[in-house]
Amino acid sequence: MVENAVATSLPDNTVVGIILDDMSVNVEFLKSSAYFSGLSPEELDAIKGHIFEKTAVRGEIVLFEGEPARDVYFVVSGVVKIFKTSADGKEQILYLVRAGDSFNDVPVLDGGLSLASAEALTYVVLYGIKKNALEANMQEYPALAANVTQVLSGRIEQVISLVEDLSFRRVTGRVAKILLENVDDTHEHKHRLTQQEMAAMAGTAREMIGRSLKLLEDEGKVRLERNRIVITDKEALKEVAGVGR
Amino acid sequence: MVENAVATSLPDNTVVGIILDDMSVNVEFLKSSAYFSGLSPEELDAIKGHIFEKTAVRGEIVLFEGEPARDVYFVVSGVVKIFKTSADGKEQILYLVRAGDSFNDVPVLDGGLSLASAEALTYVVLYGIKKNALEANMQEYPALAANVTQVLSGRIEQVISLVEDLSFRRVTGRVAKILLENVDDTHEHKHRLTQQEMAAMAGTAREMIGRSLKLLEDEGKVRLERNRIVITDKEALKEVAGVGR
DNA sequence: CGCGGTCTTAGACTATAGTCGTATGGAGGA
DNA sequence: TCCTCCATACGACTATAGTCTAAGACCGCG
Repeated sequence: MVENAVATSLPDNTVVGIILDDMSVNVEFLKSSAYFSGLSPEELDAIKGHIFEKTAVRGEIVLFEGEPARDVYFVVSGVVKIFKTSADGKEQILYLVRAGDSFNDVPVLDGGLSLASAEALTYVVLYGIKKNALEANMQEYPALAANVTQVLSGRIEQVISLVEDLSFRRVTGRVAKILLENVDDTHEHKHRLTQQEMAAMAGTAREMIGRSLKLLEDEGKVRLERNRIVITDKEALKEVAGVGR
Repeated sequence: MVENAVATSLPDNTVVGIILDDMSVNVEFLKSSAYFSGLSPEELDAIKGHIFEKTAVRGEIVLFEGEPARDVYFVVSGVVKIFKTSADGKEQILYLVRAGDSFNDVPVLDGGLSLASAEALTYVVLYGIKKNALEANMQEYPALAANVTQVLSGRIEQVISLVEDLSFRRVTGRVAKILLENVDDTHEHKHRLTQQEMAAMAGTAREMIGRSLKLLEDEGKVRLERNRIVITDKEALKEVAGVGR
């Protein structure tokens, strides 16, 4: 997929990635994403010409909070964390973005600065589309505009859910919820989170995560193995996540 | 404005309000709202036919969390609080909605249940538009769809800001921020908030608000009068709100 | 004018979360 | 292989927030 890509610089002279040959953009991926699902082949064709690819390794910052927002990104593979940083250095993860999801769309759409930073938690492959191209396509294709409305609505629900967590649940409850959402039934993490990362998701200190995990283990709800966490009593964990203790 | 209104029941046989004569819908109000600004007279004319009016007195619940979302509302005058309630009865206000703002749009647009409840904090006049009518208009008028995108983006920023408050700021900082946003320079509240309401906004207990206000008063940043709060040192208050203590 | 409800103030106590210091183990680079 | 760096673990202490109790002020209503 990368072999027939052509490196190039974009109109504004910033090299942000690689403009792909039409053939190398994965149209199946586009169709499966919330932004482009339900679009006609012609529409997809037009859009695909504006997509560029970008990759990042673990730890690489893809976007800085406060920068002008230039492109919307779609995660093709890997995991990206979207987070805010406080004046005194505390980090709050707003959401983890996985294959099919987009980020940086809000500030691009309303013409402002990026609201949060984005960092790759794994090696990631991204598709990007520039602000102008997206806006033009949205005007051209009402179906795209309708999809965007859906995506934004979903995002609001997601953030409101975070507000609920922070306001209603205690740390142990938040940790339980994080485990339920990030540890696979196959006893595999979707992506192994460090306690540091979980702390940033739960809006608490790293030590609290350790204590909460210990507590959940003592209560027989999870088992802490060398390098992963196994959920042993999902129902009990759900209860902890539900109420908040 | 009300004299020439006609009481009627809507297609689904639920009386949700009053369908207004064309003449009685305040077009100037529509033009000034984020949803309908920049629309052509013809577009406004078409939309205006779908607007109905509804009023509520202080304390009246306009929407219940969990109900199917049927209409989007616009506040013409007064203040509405949008809030979530936890299992154990704690209340978290997501935002206060004032003249020109809308609410319940997210669940209407994505076809789900209302995410939060809405209660009138004062006597309020609302304009409403039914889900079907809004959707039809959005398909018909791209300018409306574009406006909706803007509104949703703004809402996300608002909720993210709440997440920041909950995660980064301590109660006193949140209280300072609430005061800055809700006490007018003319030394008048936009709407006098009770400590209970402030507590629900800050995600804390009522007593904490009292203590925080006392602390701010002792530090000479505000003055607590019989029935209102006066900001005496705005800069100092901003500092408290900014950092978080 | 008196009554009941709501809002407010205050103090003491408890629970929860955050911070600090230190120690251990593992993974990856020199 | 050795040596860091990073993640984890754990205990002690502090800070912050939440809870409970009681009582006084204010408001609207009858």
